[in-house]
Amino acid sequence: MTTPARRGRPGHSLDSLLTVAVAAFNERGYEATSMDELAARLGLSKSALYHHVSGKGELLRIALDRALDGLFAVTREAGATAGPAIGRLEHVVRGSVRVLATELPFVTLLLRVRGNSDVERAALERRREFDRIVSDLVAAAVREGSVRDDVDPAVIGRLLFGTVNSLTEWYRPGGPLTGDALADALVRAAFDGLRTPPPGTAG
Amino acid sequence: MTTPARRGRPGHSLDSLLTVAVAAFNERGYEATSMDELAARLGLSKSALYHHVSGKGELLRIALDRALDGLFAVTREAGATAGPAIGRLEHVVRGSVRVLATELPFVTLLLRVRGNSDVERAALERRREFDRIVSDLVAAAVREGSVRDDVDPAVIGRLLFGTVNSLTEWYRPGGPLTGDALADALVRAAFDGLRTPPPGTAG
DNA sequence: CCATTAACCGACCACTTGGTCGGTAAAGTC
DNA sequence: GACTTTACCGACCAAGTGGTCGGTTAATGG
Repeated sequence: MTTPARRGRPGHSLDSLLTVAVAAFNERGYEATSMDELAARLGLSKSALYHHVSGKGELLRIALDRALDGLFAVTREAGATAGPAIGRLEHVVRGSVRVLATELPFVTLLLRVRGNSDVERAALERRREFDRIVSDLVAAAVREGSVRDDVDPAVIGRLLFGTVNSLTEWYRPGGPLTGDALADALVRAAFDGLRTPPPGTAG
Repeated sequence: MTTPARRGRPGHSLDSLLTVAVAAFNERGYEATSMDELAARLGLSKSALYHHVSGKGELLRIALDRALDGLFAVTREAGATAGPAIGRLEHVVRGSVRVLATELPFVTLLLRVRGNSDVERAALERRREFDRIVSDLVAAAVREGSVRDDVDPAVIGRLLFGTVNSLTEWYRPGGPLTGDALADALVRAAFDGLRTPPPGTAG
């Protein structure tokens, strides 16, 4: 599984470009990050950067697709398509936290997109599709009687994934909190509430 | 209570400038919004804009302070300083939702700040101070036994206010959901969980 | 050694950016 | 009607923007 001996002069891979670019986008904001600065961070000239990539927009597009592909993959896993709706919902929540923790910079970037360009609007459209899947899952869980019906299901879905998405604001892998522990804490707090559970309640 | 007859030629008030500027910042992003575009939206020349305001940064500073002042005011209200910690926490959550609904554009802008300038860094510092107050409140509620102790209090606080802050992503006043109803739904979901409550549980 | 492939660079370009400056237009005060 | 105060404008500027172009350098394959 060593590098398969590419032709030509060796240099940066698309992946190493992406890592640096997405980090810069998240630190300074996409619009506020210039191609000159990206080049400087990579230790190469701006024109060399354009050899790898057609423009700033393409960097953004690839990064956003990476986050979105990860999230949609979760919705196609077995745990998300079979069994009671509440279980499928929990699976999607845990899976989303896992993707968020694994691909943190990419998901962070995705959640900051505002629709300023075609690339951003396409990403927003895919996000809305994901939200629709979640919303349907919550509605099914309400119908099956496992999720409270005194709050609008659409609102429940938004609060739940608002909580998940807000993790990008503070969670940093490598600290004491692993992705799994984070998912546990979130699922417990969101599904069972942050009040002290009454005695005799199973975990 | 009519306008108190100002001297000189009448024109835009600072408040009308702010409203338009913050709306533009939220739509396109602060960095991506040019002074030329602000001037166009206001029906003014760019140089006239500079008559009212010392620069783009000042517009941002005033807007961010407005959001922060509202949030800190909540933490000084009676309900946030007296009584059991769980009640004070709920008061701060409800108050934050109220401020968020009332000053939505300003709070939205605040939550997107990344620290790219002195103005932004100062706002971030005040936000951290607010987070500290919340974190202390959660810790007190855990000590008093009213909030679950099987999840790190700091994490609880972040999840809780992550949920509150995520409201800026979708809540729009003027729709069917009032600010109070929103606060009710959020408090219920966050404190008691989104699972169907067991029978015989008081609301 | 030589062709091919890929990575890279410096100089350049049209355009936009935040911000300045000297002057004008409209209101209130006396 | 003179004076002051405030609002406003067009023209301008240095610096930075995303992107282009023609050429060079370093690796592999034969």
